[in-house]
Amino acid sequence: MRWPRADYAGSAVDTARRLVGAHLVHEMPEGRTVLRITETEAYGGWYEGRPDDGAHAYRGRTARTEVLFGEPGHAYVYLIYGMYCCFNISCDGEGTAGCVLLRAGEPVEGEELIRQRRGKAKGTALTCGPGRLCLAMAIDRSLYGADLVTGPLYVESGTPCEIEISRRKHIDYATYGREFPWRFTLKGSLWVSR
DNA sequence: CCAGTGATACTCT
DNA sequence: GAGTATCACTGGT
Repeated sequence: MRWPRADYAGSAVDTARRLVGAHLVHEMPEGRTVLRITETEAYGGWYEGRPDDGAHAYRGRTARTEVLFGEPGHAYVYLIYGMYCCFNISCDGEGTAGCVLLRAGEPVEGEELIRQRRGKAKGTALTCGPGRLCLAMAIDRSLYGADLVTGPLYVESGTPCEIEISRRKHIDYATYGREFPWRFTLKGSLWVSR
């Protein structure tokens, strides 16, 4: 079942936890691809009285982060290092800039199409890593702001699973945020980023 | 290990 | 408006 708006209305941490084990679906003319989400990170808000200075919205509303301040359940896609995209889902209430970064997944459907999109990629490099996940699922900046409740890109409920908690990756620049235990992975899965 | 790549958000004028 | 440091990454040595 496709997630309704209400499923994105909770905090970033809560939504990030619940997204692990759920399915990410993209329906396109060339075919349907589905990943089981294995790794997420929460961004925005506070942890133990400290603000998340690792979040893009930390310094307030800008053209890029605009979608994060709106209705939950929309795609926040941005270009990183001039070449790759990162895909986030906005959550929490309007005016609160919470989001969840999808970092990895395991192919469930459309693996042939995914392999076609990923060229020479071997093993878990097929879909693990935020940039790779976007390449595998054909997610680019044209999907910025897309509504996951009504559009061709959306989340479906998966099967219940156990979750492991760790620190977020590659945000050493954040004074407070680097410490937050806001990365969630599917317990025992090999389909996670490095 | 490290180069590639360009939008973004700053800082000055 | 112009200049520039930085980046929630990846693929090939």
